[in-house]
Amino acid sequence: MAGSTSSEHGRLIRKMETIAVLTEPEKAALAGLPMRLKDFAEDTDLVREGDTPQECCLILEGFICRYKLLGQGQRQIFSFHLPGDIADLQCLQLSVMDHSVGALVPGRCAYIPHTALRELTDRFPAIAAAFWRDILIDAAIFREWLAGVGRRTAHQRIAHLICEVCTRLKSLKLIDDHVFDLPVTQAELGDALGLSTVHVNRVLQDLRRAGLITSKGRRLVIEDWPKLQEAGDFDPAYLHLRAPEGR
Amino acid sequence: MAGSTSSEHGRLIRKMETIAVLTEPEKAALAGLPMRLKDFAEDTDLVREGDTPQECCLILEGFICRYKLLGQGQRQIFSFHLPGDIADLQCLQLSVMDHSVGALVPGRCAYIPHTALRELTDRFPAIAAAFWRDILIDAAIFREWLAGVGRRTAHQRIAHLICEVCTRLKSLKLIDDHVFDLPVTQAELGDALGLSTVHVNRVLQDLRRAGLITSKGRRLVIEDWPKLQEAGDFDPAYLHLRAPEGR
DNA sequence: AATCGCGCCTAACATGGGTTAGTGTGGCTC
DNA sequence: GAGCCACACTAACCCATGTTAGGCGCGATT
Repeated sequence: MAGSTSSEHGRLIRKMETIAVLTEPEKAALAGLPMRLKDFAEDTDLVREGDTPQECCLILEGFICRYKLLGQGQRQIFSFHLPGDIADLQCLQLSVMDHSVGALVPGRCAYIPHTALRELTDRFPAIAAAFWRDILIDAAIFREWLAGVGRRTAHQRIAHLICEVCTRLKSLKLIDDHVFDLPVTQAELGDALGLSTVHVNRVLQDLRRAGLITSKGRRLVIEDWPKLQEAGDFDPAYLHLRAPEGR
Repeated sequence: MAGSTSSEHGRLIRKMETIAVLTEPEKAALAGLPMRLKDFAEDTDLVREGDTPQECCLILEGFICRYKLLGQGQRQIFSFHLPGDIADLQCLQLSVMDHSVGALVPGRCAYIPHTALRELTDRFPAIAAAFWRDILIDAAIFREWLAGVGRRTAHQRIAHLICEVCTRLKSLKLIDDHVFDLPVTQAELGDALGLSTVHVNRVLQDLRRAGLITSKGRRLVIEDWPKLQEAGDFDPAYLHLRAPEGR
């Protein structure tokens, strides 16, 4: 076991390396984290508002969102998460979840006990700093979405989101071109962007007609990155990636 | 000097106590932080997008906001900050600011060197945890605003914001009833809530007509807290206050 | 191969909130 | 005390987006 790193732990390490430089002992410590693996189906809640979890949930495969249900049965999605993300890192400090974490497609995750994570952050300040950094980037993404929903048009918001997902996938080395799966229904896009399903549909068609994107099923192709970036007023600075992506 | 605590440091300690329990040595350490005081005028930027500050900015007096200017000259305000808040705590981990911090009214702040804060968090893990917690609460507020701008009506958003500010002021013991200053123009409210100035005005009048609030100048009185809370779909859970406020 | 359900798509209509273009007023400056 | 400026407020009009109500196609189930 020692010396080798499972693919599960590799996911986590690769993600951490997008936000911080890790030494070998730090990587080894991450690789030694205990994990309880779990497969999950579509539309499952991994963590629920009001819960006080004792484990954190590392995404290994799938596409995850954080969301909250509002008074009138509406839903707001706050963020999407990709493999390597720990979606509920915050509950290390805030015991009660103020929102839920849900799966949009079937996938796999690993539950890591808080105790193990606390021990890790106590022993390796650099890892604590990286987690802290991760949470701050999380917050930066919320701010960017807030700016979008508050002040950008529907066209800008959708273009922006597509740029963001593509940039993050590239930084995780899960893709290396402008082709990827966006396994999200138009209704879910609407819940993320504060739009109705109907309007999401209208706008997507506009973007296709304008030649900025194409899509077959959930597979999405960005045909004209510069124009899409411009249409979305997208500047990746807020993602605070170590190596500037884009192109 | 030893044994006494300046009112500047007191502000910070009182704020920290709303999010964590502090021991005497921890309080003493906070009270010993070096501070460079500065008065500022209305509409000043305390920190600007793109900056890489070497100090954090503790608010002592005034009303501060964090904001970003978008491509088309529009502005989105992300949060308001009250005395005791460190508005740019995040730059301890993310060196480049991805947004600005601006004063809405004249006030006073204290700049604290990053080095002193790092030393403090190294020596006192509980303080590091409290900072971490503060940042997470910050993010929780962003999420709540995102939910508002994305899915709530203008009336709900405005009522919600008024409830939030009042609740936070109470938790800081800056007020103890439902009367407070909201030193913010209607245009600024609009920038925070994703609304036009005209519409903010319309809605405020509606709330007054409905007997939920009154206001003379910037002084605002919540006349009917339960109804306002309901109108705003306000649940203070997301503020993660140690002692549940509200009423 | 019929049925079901879900997600994409469309059309017609409704409306919340934006835009533009002001008026009114109180506090400040000179 | 005249002038100015910032801000609250108003009115008329407009449009981006929401709502309602479906149709269509495809994969899964039987």
